[in-house]
Amino acid sequence: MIADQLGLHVSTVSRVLHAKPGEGLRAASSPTVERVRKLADELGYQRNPHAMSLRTQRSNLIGVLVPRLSDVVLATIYEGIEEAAAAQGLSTFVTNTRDLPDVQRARTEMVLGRRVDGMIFGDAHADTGFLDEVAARGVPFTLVNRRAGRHPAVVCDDRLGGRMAAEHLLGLGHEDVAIVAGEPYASTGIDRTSGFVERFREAGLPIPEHRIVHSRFDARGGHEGAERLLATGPLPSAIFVVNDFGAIGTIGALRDHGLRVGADIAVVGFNDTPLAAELPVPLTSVRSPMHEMGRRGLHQLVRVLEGEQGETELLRPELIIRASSDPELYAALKLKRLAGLGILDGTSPPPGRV
Amino acid sequence: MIADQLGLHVSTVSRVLHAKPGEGLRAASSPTVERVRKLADELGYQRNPHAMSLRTQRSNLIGVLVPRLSDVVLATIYEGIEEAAAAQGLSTFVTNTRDLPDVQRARTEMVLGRRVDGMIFGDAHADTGFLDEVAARGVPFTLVNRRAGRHPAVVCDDRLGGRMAAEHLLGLGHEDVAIVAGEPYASTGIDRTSGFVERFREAGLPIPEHRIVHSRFDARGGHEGAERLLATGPLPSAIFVVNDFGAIGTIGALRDHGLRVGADIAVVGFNDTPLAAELPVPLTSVRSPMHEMGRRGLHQLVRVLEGEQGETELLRPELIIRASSDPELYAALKLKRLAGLGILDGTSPPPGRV
DNA sequence: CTCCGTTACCCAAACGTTTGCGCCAAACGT
DNA sequence: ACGTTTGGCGCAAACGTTTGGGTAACGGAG
Repeated sequence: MIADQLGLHVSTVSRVLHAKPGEGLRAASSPTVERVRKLADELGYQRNPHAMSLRTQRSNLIGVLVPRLSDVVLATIYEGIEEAAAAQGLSTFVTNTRDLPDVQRARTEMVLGRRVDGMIFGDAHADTGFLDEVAARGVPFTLVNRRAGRHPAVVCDDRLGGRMAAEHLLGLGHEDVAIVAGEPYASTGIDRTSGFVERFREAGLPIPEHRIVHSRFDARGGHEGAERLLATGPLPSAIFVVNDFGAIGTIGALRDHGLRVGADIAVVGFNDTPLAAELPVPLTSVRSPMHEMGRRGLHQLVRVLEGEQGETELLRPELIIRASSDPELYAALKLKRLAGLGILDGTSPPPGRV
Repeated sequence: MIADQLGLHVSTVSRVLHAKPGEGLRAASSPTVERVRKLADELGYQRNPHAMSLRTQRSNLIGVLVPRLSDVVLATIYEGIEEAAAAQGLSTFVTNTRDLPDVQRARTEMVLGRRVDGMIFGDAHADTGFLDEVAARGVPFTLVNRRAGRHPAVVCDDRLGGRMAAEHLLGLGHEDVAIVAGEPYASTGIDRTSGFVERFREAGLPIPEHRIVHSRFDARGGHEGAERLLATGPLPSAIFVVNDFGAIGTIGALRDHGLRVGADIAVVGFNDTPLAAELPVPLTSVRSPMHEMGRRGLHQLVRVLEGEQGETELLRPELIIRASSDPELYAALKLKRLAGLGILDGTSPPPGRV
């Protein structure tokens, strides 16, 4: 079409328009190149990706599987993936699997049916059967968020994160602690828990089995997990919840039991999602570089696509201490509240109408 | 390939494999059909979507633009879209625009370059210039989440939702209220605010300009919005925040000022995201059917693609009353806390160590 | 026996690229 | 002046489908 108008052959035009810098040498004479370029953007020409994919057997498409996009952690990781992909001229399909093996299988087939060049799994299960199959089929992929087996992955150093949380609580003198450990098939929960447990064991304070409960990763799950914890045995002095949403649910459960987070019991979450800081009692949380994880995950995949060997990356977590676990910060919060009520400075309280 | 092995022509095989129920009559004899089907799934044959798209000029691809996927509202809407799309054999590209007009433009071109069949915008701005252009180019699309101009959209009845919030607060005797109204270009914030304002005006209590502040939709934005509100004039007795995340930020700001939500001041949010119920003081919120909105948005688009005229749908919101605005529920919460502390039943308080 | 309708296929073009090969002419070396 | 290189481009096949238009064989009706 654009070739006809210029009396050139389509192959010439193709070379002019799509030759990569390095190999454009034998393309065409500079006047021709100019003419082609000019007409191309006059006509608003856009290469047809289907024709290209058909011919080259490369789609520049990446399939991404996550448990749930409505989990802000996965959504943020995906944002990182998508951003990096766009920068590389790649497009991404993302889809929810709800952590259900059947759905994982079905969606993987679906995505592969779309002829993606590679995949990124954010929903790996510790049981690696499925991923081994995928790998055996020669599908290039990397993992993010959760690791599994020896497959290349970009994850937070969850074990270290767990240790940091433990270190913090140990420093505050906690001896009887409990864990809401998330789903038993997720390396995130597993590693965070084991790091935490490990550190306490090293301190001579092994954490008994019944102090560890599993639960879903959403707020509801954290709520239920905490309920089970509260139903058995005496109240622990602190609870480590392996993700912030779970922590929020846990806080809800504690509230239902009339417990004040930060005063009656300490809570530490994981991920440092944007909400953590805004909670009525700000939540101590281990920050994981979610966005960065997505970006690196994609880059890792690109490398794998280029034939390199993927290798697992551990990203460094960071402990953010807030009032939910820190007595001093909690006291400061209290003080502010009293000030707000005018109790400390003698002014009258604001007109509470509720 | 599969044709060769059977000594059939590729066109015959194509007809056998891909004929839709209604038009499969002239396909082939039943023994042939059997043979083809059998070999097809022995070989794990999958139709090449690129070849198909190239030939038919239809990609079965939908492009979706949202402000941010890490906003749980948009993520949930997208989940609805994706679910419905998958059920229809469609795939979706989703991408963040961060509500930046330049990015919206760039990403739209990008998505269109992928030859999608249609688009869904979750990030429409009230200024319809851009969407008008897209429509003029003949791109089929629908809006979700936010409406704009006369373009077909599937949204929550936000005005009604605002009225519900107002009704609720009026019923509780609030007379001096304020609004954190979100971004000024988003119909969600605009409509929710105007419904709320309208209802108060009808009650003879017009809300003055300075009681309405705009802000970003994330927690940080809600925090800042509330700060500005608190900086000017006397404390209102209630604050309506047009989205839950903003409400959480607002609650954070109130906390910083030593105010107790539910006691010193009432807060009402919007969307009823899963966190609302789990907050230390559960948040009253107007529930919007986010998932359903996504599903319907996709169906609407499918109809548009089939040549029908799209028409805007308003989904019904529902008010969920919780302790952040309801004195009785708040009192009950208080009571529970006291019980938990053992003050009411004479048992000793749990061992608070923090 | 002819004619027609039906059944069960095949044929070939087309969708828009990419890419190895080859051709022509001009430039270059000797 | 005569090979040889090389720059500039055309040729054509191929990627895997879809689809309108055949055609051959067959059966039955007249």
